[in-house]
Amino acid sequence: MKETQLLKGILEGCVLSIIKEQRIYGYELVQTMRNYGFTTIVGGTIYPLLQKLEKQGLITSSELTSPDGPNRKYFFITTEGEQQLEDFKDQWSSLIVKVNRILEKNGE
Amino acid sequence: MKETQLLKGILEGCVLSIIKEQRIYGYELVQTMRNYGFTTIVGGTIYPLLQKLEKQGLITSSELTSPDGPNRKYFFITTEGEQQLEDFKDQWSSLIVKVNRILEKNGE
DNA sequence: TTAAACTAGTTTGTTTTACAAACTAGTTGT
DNA sequence: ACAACTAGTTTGTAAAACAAACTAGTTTAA
Repeated sequence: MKETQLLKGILEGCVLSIIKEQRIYGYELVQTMRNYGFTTIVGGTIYPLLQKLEKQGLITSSELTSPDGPNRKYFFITTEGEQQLEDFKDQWSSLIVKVNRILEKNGE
Repeated sequence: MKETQLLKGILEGCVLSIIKEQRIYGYELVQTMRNYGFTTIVGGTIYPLLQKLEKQGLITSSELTSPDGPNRKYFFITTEGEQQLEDFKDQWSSLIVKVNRILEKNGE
């Protein structure tokens, strides 16, 4: 991911991190993101993002039946995805430093 | 600014903060952003952003002659712009908390 | 003196993000 | 049978950020 795309693509890193940490399907991921404070996140944002990540080979999926409704598509992170996540974490840390350096001049 | 737009609009907050803290013109702002670590920022990103902010009434401008080249357009933050900057700072803090809460589950 | 390099800002077109909104379809409860 | 919930897809749109090309003034060096 290019450094500048990070400004837009923060959701991507969050999704990769959640998928790495737990076996999860799309609908549940939307609820999880909302619980983490992204209260306005909707399926129309997450599902296309999951499709993009899978196409890029950063995650894989397998469909399993649900006891409560239609089939669930579970996602799993790949080795490439884990590498991408590490890159994201580095760039996220460095973004915080840069932005805070700019903002701190103000708050004093 | 909507919470979700923050994911894209981080540059906007940085630009407002820099303009508040110093009398600056567009070309100089590009250099300043680069010095702060946004090394790939170019005029094609900053100038349209400045035009948008001025149209929204968050900054004003006045053109002054330069000793070194064409006229410079200096920018100044408005009261509305300062309010917007405070909003941005609040949302930026809360974004850091949310994203870090997601990522920290991973790093352990 | 003219051409390169630098300063300063604008404009056009493109890709990508994120979203709203509408949709299909299965299951549960009333 | 109908609403509410679960689960995922698709279409169209607005905005962000950028690349690239452009105009135009000034300075420096060949």
